[in-house]
Amino acid sequence: MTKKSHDTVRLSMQERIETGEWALGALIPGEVELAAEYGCARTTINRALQALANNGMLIRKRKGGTRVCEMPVRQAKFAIPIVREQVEATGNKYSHKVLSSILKAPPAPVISRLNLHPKDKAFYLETVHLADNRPFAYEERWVNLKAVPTILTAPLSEISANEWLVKSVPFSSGDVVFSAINADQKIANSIEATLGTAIFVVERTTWYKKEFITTLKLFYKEGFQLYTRL
Amino acid sequence: MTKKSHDTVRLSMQERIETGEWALGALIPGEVELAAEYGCARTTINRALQALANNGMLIRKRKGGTRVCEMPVRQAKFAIPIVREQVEATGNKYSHKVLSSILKAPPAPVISRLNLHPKDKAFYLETVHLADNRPFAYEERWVNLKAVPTILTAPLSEISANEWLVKSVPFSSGDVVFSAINADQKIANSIEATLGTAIFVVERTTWYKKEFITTLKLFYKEGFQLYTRL
DNA sequence: AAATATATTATGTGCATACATAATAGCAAT
DNA sequence: ATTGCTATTATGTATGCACATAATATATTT
Repeated sequence: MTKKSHDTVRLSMQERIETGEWALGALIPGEVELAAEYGCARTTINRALQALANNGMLIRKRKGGTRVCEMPVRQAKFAIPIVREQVEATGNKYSHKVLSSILKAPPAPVISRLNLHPKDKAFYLETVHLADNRPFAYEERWVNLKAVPTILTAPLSEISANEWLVKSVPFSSGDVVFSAINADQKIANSIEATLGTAIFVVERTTWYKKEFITTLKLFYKEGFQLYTRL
Repeated sequence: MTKKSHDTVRLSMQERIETGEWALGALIPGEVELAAEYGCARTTINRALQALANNGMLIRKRKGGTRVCEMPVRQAKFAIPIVREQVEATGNKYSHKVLSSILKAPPAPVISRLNLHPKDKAFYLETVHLADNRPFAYEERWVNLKAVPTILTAPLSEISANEWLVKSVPFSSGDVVFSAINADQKIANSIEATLGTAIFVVERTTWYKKEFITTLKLFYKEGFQLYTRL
């Protein structure tokens, strides 16, 4: 009992929420009261309550007190998919092959997504990711050279553009869109799928401090599943 | 300077990581040293560092000190999709229609997923979610009656099973799988799609304290996209 | 009654202090 | 060299205290 009291308190409170002792939307006792009940300092209670509030289980207001969140929004966290790890997680050997890499003017949607001027060129890469030498995913990527000019000299046949960028611009932010499309001829060829097969698609755009780095589409081989836990 | 110092400190440190002043994998100064540098108490530094560690940017070890995470895993958070909110977010009016609801013995995969005995029956629901009276998603759901017997008396034509369950078993946990399939005849009919169209699928299983509540598959109308931010 | 000022209250934050704990480094004994 | 003890060190946790801040309730004024 002499250890990790804030943890114990937090878990206890979480249970009180989950069991409904503290009902949805209900006002729970104040910090001082809880401190007395649990026999610890208000600081400790505060820490536990803030953690639960971060978690979305509680909503806290000055003076108004703390209440259980009315519309509980469970949020899932998942790691941004790095293809090599996805492959290795299945126990297969990862490799990749660069199909093409050229400098050219991107189409309009990419220009706007990377915030480029209409005449700017960008670096375009087509890559196939392989699991035990069989196609796993096909990637189309645009890189903003103004942000990462050094990628032109990167050894992209050894290290994938994805990983090279992660190491060069480590803590960028971005957005991700998941969707499903029917394979067109190009995709079908790249991952050895039948024309029209349902393909899981991930589009990702990343930037670093308002400067856009890269945007890409990943087309996964049929049967691919993305797993997450809440 | 008299306000939210832990916040300021945290943001400052985050910047030092992002700009590479504290490089990937590098050991950063100890708490006392940082406290001296920032001119605040060690407690405040500790709070900021712990927040960044929670975020996955730092890795902390007793004695070993704190270092920048070598393999930065950006993690996305997203709210577990509640169909009604997805529809309303697009500015459309939500409604739903229950196609069928019966008590019957589930197929083997569902039995194992819901941890049922082979002869147990479960509650099976087919629902279509509508946006402005046009199909938006088709849902197949199994509910474990041992866990939530009262669902049999719930007014499921007014409130969707999803929302009813969220309110009854508010803080359950679960897992989610995303994938893509080609529409079969049943799905195609339900959401007015063409046979073979690529369909975005979400499978979700939720439980509460080791007891399984429900498992469901959601088939979204073609063109659906799930958006997330890192 | 409506508008304004004031007191009250619950949470938010920062600090100094004390002790706990895990992991390492260094030393000693075999 | 290997093993095992011990000291050191950086982080982890808990507490008491003081003051800040936001939101509400109450009293006061017009």
